Amino acid sequence: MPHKTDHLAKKLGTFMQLSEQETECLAALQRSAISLKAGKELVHEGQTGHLAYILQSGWVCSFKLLPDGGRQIIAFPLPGDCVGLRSVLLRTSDHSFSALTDVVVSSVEASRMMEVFNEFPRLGAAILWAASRDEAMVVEHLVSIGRRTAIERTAHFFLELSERLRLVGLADDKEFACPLNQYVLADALGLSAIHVNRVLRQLRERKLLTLKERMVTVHDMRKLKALAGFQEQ
Amino acid sequence: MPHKTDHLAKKLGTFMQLSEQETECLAALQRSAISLKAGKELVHEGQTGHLAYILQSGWVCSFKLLPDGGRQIIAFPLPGDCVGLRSVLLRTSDHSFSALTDVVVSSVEASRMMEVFNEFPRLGAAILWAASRDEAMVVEHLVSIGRRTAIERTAHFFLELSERLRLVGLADDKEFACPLNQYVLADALGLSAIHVNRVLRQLRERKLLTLKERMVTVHDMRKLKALAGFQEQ
DNA sequence: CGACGCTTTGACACAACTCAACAACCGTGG
DNA sequence: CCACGGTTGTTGAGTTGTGTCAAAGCGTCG
Repeated sequence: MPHKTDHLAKKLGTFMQLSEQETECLAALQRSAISLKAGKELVHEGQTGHLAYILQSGWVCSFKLLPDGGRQIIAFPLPGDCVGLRSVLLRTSDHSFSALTDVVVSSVEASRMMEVFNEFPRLGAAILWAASRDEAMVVEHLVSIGRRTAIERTAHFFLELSERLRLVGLADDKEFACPLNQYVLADALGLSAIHVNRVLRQLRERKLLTLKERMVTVHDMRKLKALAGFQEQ
Repeated sequence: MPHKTDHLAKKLGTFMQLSEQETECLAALQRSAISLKAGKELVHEGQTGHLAYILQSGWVCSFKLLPDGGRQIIAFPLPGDCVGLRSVLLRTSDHSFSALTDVVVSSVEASRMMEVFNEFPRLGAAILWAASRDEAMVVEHLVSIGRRTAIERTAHFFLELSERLRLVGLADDKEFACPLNQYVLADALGLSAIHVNRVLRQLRERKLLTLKERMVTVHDMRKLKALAGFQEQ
């Protein structure tokens, strides 16, 4: 699909110059296009994972369920991100994925992925780099939940989301579309949905940030970053 | 060092059969042996990371500091685990490491690591697998802090630690040595040190687990797993 | 129109934090 | 030898942040 942006190639390209063969290999990996309706699940926890997915468009979240029915959202992959890559390597999936909007993904078989590692070692390193980058985000998330208050954590979350979206051209300086409702935010931030509501009200009343009609608007970036203890990298 | 266990080779060996050359390559990576005193730091956050380390013996923790002085411990790497591998790939270190006891590590240069990926693509995949396994632990940690109560979280932490230590032969069914004090536990579990003390008291009074004189003793594994919602993999 | 998904608000309960003090243990140096 | 400070663990009292329960408002869509 030469007429479409290859988000994955763009991302890996920031790590190293890609050769023509490598670019073609990535394109080939993403030939398939599977559409999923909002609410559909991609992988079930515990299920053996033969497939990884590359997100092309839409919003998904990865999460784990607890025995008591609680849910913790781990991450919100964006277009160009790999989903379920770890399942392929560990040979057993350890979390589930849920489509939050209608999405398009490409699926990649585990065996094909291993072939790529053998055939294009540099691509393997680049994919490892991307995986490391994702893990760094999970770590930041862990720090947020472990050591930041609800409002700091929420502010930090939106700041990080804003930066990631800007990198793929889905956000401008002041605002971006964000289809996450308060229940989803709660499961991501380790809070109750009701408390998320209270925190959002505080952010609104302090004139820092507003979430309204699936749209996030940042009113005062400087103060918001100060509140969140947000570090640019 | 043929007279010493190669923890790293043992670990990667559970992922795939290693050839003689691959085993030798791993051994060569670990020829250097650097001793560090308890309390020393391995990598500073923000510092450019040219070196990764492979832990040979002792206890370390990886952590991030917050602007307000708070600390969140991310993980406790055990012998055979790589430390700072992500710094090498991201080319900028994103957390720090601290030696909790006297430790021995081997250092590996970033460039050497990349050579290995090119020369032994299968080793690259195995290292990616190990990194994925570590990330799965971080994810489990995230779930704990986000969605488990203090006592569930603490119980879960010790159960996971126990399993990991048993894999490398450093724990038996009932007990294991654990040099972590209550301040360190607090920073790992996202609690205050004082609350850790209260939680440990509860675990003791319920006759589930005791931490005394740097030794963890499990009194009732079944009940402890039930409390923690602990899933074997 | 009613049903449903999502948001908002209030009252109350409880988990976890903070502050303050003390106890036990260690190695060190007078 | 004992006094000493430093580190770690223990406990109580009071505060605060966040969760729970209950109810109502508001769009949208069938």
